[in-house]
Amino acid sequence: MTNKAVAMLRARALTVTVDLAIFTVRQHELQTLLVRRGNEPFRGVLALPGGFVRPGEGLDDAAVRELSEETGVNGRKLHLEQLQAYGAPDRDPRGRVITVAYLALGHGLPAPQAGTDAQAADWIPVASALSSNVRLAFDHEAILRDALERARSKLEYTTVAAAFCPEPFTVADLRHVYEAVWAAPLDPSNFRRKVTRATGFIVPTGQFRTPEIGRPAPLYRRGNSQVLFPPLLRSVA
Amino acid sequence: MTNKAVAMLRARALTVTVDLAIFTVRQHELQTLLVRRGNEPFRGVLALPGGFVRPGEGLDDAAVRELSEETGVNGRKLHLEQLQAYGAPDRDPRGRVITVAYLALGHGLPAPQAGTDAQAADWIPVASALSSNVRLAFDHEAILRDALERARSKLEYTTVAAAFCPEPFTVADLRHVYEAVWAAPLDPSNFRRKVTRATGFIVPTGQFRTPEIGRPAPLYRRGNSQVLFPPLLRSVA
DNA sequence: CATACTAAAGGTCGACTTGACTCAAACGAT
DNA sequence: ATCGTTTGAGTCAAGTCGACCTTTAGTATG
Repeated sequence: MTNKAVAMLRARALTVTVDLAIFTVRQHELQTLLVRRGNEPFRGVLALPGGFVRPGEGLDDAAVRELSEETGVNGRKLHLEQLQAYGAPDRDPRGRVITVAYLALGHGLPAPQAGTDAQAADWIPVASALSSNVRLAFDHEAILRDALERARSKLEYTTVAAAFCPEPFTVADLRHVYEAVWAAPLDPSNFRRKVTRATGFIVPTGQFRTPEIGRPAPLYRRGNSQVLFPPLLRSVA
Repeated sequence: MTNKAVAMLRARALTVTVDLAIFTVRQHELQTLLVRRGNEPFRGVLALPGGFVRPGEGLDDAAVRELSEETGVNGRKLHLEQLQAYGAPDRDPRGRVITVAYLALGHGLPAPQAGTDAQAADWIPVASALSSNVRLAFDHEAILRDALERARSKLEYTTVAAAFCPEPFTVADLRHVYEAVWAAPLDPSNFRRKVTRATGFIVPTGQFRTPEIGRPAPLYRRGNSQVLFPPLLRSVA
């Protein structure tokens, strides 16, 4: 398949790939999965996981497949949405390659397995990946920036943040997600007031979780609402 | 170019097109530009304007070019943004065609010119185009729905609505845009309060426009702000 | 057993925003 | 001068916001 794809590239035909910005929250920090490329171009450089769209394969299907191949996670069990297409003519030195970028949000994602095209893959803090001393292959830095901004704004007016939390979860778990993605602390009391007021965001299970220290926290499950009203706006600071 | 593209299609190679959902406000109504297809497939059926991405041509460049070809409007003078890619394997009966959809917002767009691939093109109310008794080619109805929803939500938290208004414009002009896109009436007084309070949305020119009847209205220009804070949320009704 | 510590949950407060509404101001037409 | 129409300013109650404080419920420690 790789040989055939490269042959198509060499023939100057137009090819389409999918690339994934996979986000998860670990240790109160937003992390993304990056692979170190094993082949030219950009051999040894960090890149978003991805690959060629196969003939007869839908874009979403290709994203699910790549997600499964790179992380071993069933892509239909976490939030996956298309970001947009990137198609600058010179974005890939091999020829004309248009990529469709996807945004994936998950929780407890396992340590990744090295794929066929990747020497190694690992979780890396998003702040590090976007810092000036890390270079990403192709236009993946721009894609990652767009994905981060999309994720941040999605948290404002949708309930996707719950996709980061393994069920059942506490209000504090949910708040840690917002704090990690927005990279800003939130007032625990005000946060709970807004989250519990919004209908269909979280529903109580009746169960409690007793932490090592502190008062036990009620456990919640995801509600059936996709949109969040009123929205949880980021502070203007 | 069309011959070459069709040849590529016949060879079962993967091709990429751009399709445009172009919105404008005419007679207090949101309208979109649709073409009646002159070629198979879907000959005689309404479709979004669009065409093949040329070799070495960027996606945005292709969208600008198609916009210019179909409407005669310089695409760089109005708001144009990518919606997303659509790539279901069976979305085009000719073979594997992935399309990148764009959303264009403009004002005073001229009567369109029939392109090479289109018998005729005309402005059609969006409500009619999405009604059950109008069928669109390919998956263009889904694309149009997504574009409408994108436009509606963009009005909430960005200042793109001003892109619909020829400069200079009045607050009422701007309000008519919101009313047309959201298909809901707005309170004139409350609308002006929010619009003038948001910094960088509109700036007064000092000029006035005297209508046929009623009090003269101050004229405004677009401000330099892209985001709208606080956002102008749609009512939950 | 009492106390300290921690986190959850709930309440208070002023400042601000919202939608619904009223009323004055500024024009043309009659 | 009066009317109709549109703009624009203001009012008011209800709600939301961030900031802050207090109470509650658990563990750990003396």
